[in-house]
Amino acid sequence: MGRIVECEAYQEDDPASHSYRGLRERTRVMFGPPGHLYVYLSYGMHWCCNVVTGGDGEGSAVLLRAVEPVQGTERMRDLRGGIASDRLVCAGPGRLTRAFALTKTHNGQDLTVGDHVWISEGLPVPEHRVQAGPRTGISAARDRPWRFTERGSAFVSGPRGRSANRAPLSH
DNA sequence: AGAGTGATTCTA
DNA sequence: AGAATCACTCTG
Repeated sequence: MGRIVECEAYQEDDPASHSYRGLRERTRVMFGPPGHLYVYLSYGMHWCCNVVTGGDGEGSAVLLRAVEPVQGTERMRDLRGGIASDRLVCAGPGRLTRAFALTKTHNGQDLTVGDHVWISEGLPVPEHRVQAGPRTGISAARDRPWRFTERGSAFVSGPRGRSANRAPLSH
């Protein structure tokens, strides 16, 4: 179990989105009802998972990019090849799927029924703790600031928790 | 900085 | 068909 500390938004009218070119076999789940997991293979090696957000027929989703481990950290470290650092266990979309043992078999999973994998409501995150910025690893639509991180979190992706994420102390 | 890896999509 | 493109990670 962990807290989601980094994510990115993708929608249909978005050149960077898998849904941009319409419904395909791969993006079938993304165009389905919200609250389901859309899992795809990245660079032939890494699984990445998204939460489908738009209504049925709408191709939008949120890519889960980093999680702060809360429970089962030991098990996650094992799944990550015995990595020592807690900070890096789930700091990246490919890393977090590996730590949670998520693969293509979880594609289409309903996250709202609490079966095997789910997302529950956490403590509220005040607006000033949410940092918006450009999305990572895309070439199109770089101007859309749709990457969201918890400001100051050490568990987000990027070198050393990403320098741009260091916390300002007030407002 | 480069390699690794394979599905998807583009180009002809 | 062949080529290019990737919502990435690890190593050196």
